[in-house]
Amino acid sequence: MRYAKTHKQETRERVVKIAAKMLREKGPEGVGVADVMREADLTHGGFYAHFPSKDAFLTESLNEILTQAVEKRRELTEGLSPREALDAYIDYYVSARHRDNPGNGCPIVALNSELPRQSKKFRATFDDGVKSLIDWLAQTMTAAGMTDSEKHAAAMLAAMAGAVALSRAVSDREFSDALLKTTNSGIKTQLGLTNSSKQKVL
Amino acid sequence: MRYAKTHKQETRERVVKIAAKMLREKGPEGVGVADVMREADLTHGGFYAHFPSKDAFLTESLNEILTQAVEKRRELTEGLSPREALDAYIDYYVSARHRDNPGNGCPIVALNSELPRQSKKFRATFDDGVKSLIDWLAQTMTAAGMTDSEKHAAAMLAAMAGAVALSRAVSDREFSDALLKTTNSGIKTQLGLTNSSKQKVL
DNA sequence: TGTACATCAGTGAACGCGCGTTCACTGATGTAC
DNA sequence: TGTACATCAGTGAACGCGCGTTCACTGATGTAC
Repeated sequence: MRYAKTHKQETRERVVKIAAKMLREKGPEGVGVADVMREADLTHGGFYAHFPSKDAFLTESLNEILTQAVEKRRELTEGLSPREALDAYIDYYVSARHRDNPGNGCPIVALNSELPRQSKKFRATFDDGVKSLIDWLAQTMTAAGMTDSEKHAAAMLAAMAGAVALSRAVSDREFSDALLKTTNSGIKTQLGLTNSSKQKVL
Repeated sequence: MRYAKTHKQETRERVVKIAAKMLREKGPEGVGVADVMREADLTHGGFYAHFPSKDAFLTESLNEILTQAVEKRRELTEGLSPREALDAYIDYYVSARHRDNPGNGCPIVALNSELPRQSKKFRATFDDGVKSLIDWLAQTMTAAGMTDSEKHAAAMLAAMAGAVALSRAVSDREFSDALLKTTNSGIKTQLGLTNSSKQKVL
């Protein structure tokens, strides 16, 4: 079976996209080489024709996640004013939907506690993603007329990620819902968004 | 070698204490039966004379962590006024010291993203711990004259845990330090603690 | 008082299993002549 | 135009390893007689 010139590259991208989802659902140790390949209708033997090692593969998958996240952010806030953009992003992030779909969500929430044990390259990629998101938040906050945006953006992101992570961690659904709701409105209050945009919390 | 009547129980407790630390340092999958036993100067074969399975053992270790955490909280805030107690707890929790000592720290921070994949019993125990801590926070906040304490306590804990987790996750030390500092003072400002107690942030 | 036996915490070899990784091979198709 | 060969994405068996778990055994000591 001879393939088109783009075939191998397409397979590679397909496999990486599968892993990008699995990585957030099952964590780095939960992503099995054979699992990923099976999901792509391939056998595990072919894996090493595409990637030098599982670790390099995971790093590439994280990169894919970051690319998707930037794109998502752009879609969400396109054409909105800075205040509206922040409001929309908070609603997207601190929500039951985000909690219930880790495979398509933020890697900070999904990988939080496992990061200290990952490889240097993986962690460096993670750092890039975190900084990129904080930069965007800070710039948007500054554009919305807020002060000390850089500092506050980092703490705000940590608070949002912590809330979604905890909402996933606990089994009590009612508590989980309440936590998201309180955090959503709490963050907006801190940013002074509550009176200027329609409230559609959760 | 015949042992004292308390010997087996002592061994068991020693093993559980070792696991309580290891669980927070390496995560549930990172705790190996052989590792824990070796650390206790025993061979892995004896493990099942004490525990029915690794999973039951992990749950018991988490219980030990929670017991230690309650004790720590008591020590930290003994004899303090509600406002002072909150201030002291925030300083303890959102700190470089907590970040750098996961083995003795809060399990929410250490296990955050891995919890959705744990057993039902393990998660139930985790829930108990989270609720116990939030109850204490809420009660202390109410005693300090704050309103809506229950709701705010949960969001506040999530924000603190999220900040410490993210401070561990990133490789950039400077960023990590700044995040802790901002979160520490941010939380205190939200609680209205900043003007009433000496500031010794980090 | 001395000897045979019961007890039982801990030992260490072995098991089945899943994992990441390797590698000789396959087989459909484009290319050379 | 037809045939032999090169290409190469993907196959599938095999590997070494670490893991949780099992189990027959050890050996020091308390107890029974």
